[in-house]
Amino acid sequence: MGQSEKASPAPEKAEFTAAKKQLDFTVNFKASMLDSGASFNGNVILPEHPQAQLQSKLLALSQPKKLHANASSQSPPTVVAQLKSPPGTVTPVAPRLARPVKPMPVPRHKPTMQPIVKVASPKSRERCNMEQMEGTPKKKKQCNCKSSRCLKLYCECFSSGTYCDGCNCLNCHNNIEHESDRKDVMDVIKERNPEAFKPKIANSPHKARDSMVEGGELTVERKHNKGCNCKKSGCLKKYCECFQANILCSENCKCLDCKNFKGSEERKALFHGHPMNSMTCMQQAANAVINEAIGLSGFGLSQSKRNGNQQIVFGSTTDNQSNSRVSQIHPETCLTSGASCSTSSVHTSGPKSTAVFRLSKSSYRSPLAGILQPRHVEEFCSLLVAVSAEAAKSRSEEKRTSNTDKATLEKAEIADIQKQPSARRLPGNHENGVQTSLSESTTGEFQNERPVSPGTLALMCDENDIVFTKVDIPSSISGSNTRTNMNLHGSDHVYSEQERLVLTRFRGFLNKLITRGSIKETELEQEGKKNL
DNA sequence: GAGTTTGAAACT
DNA sequence: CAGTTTCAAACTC
Repeated sequence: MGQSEKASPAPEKAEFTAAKKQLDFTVNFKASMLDSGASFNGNVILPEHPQAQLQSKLLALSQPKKLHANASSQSPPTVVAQLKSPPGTVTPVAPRLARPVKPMPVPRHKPTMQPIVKVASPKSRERCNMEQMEGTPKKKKQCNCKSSRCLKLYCECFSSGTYCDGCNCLNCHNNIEHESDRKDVMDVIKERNPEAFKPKIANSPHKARDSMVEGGELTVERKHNKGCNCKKSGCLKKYCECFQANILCSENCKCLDCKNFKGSEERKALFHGHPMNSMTCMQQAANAVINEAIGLSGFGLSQSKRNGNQQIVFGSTTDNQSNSRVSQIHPETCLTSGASCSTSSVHTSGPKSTAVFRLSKSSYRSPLAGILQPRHVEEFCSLLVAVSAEAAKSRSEEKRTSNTDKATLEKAEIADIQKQPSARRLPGNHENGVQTSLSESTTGEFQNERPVSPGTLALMCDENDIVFTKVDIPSSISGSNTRTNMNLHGSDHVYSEQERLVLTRFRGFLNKLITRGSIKETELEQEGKKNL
């Protein structure tokens, strides 16, 4: 560490004056903004900024000479710090005019990385976290520099040409208060490397992200200007600047054992293995149970070569790059492809590519992929609700017609139950016919299935199966005494009737699902054999 | 949250 | 320019 900067650089001269000017303008600017009714983000100017406060304290400790300024100098910078702007080279707007519209830096921080040392403004942090949760971070990351005073390229803020704003850094000099100091250092660095403050990636990371979303294909044109130099990370960790920027390594890179190239299986596996959102996880779990039920070993399923068929191969048309982008995958996409969110290692980037239809341990694909769609679940739930309501209605009517012969009533009810599948078909289009058929409970089918797993048994509420069996077989219910539920009256009876119908339908649904899965499995196996 | 690993930047 | 050190972020436990 040469630390040319370590000895506090002399020229801090007109710093206070500048800061004061800045303050004046700041106040005016804010006022004018408010007057004009422009929406003024409360995050822009915070009454107190912990960092600025701490910085002031640190400065007071380390540079007592600067404290000659009157007491008011303590608070002005606090406000000024909120309006720090990046240098003109980065932001066309006059640096001191408004809050810097910082170029999107390479995202780095984990949301949880928040040293206790300093607390960023709650507002800004909240905003930042929110944005990160959405997977579309818009605010620049905050650095945590401790020793560099944020005046070295180690500091992300500094290297991106922006002032630190709401960062967690210590003894920060990358602010308007130390502008001259900062400028000197920048000059030195520029002298050494004129490109030092230019974006490392040709296009902005924002654009990069967008390009990721759009079909998941990376725009290979975007390159790291300097290229990475990774040795151990395989360029598949965020240590790698290329990976971090969601771009592929290029000829500019000098990395070893690079796996961040188009067609890299490791890269894809990494991408697909990324934890999904909860809904997808649930879907995967459900599929796992269902697959277990139909006796499939999802692993080892041969993959289809139907490259264009996204229903079959998740991301088949993509060359997904980063796990960090997974959150942007539409849940339905994952759902449609079944459990393949964690999966498909099929590479289909083109005939020239090193396309490999490889099965990895993470290469699991549900045979239900493409069959069970979110809307199916929705529709089925609606159906269950309808069935339940119908049951309740029936029981109410039954009560009213108390004169009716009990046995006759029950027969009618059973008839009604049996009619329901055809009478209340699932709404909407059912291209694959799953919904309609799913609503038809067929016990025979179920009996023909292979043994089910404990998980599936649980899912199917097997302990209630005795009741179902009795209900499902019309002959067994013609006698009113065989159905204990039917002997009940009042709300209990209604509830049990509702439950019975709902569970019956649900069982039918699962049975159909199992059948569909079996069929699909066979299809996939056959296709896989062909491909091999 | 502390400690380790990593790779860029800085330095020699 | 290559090797080493420093640094901050990413990562692991």
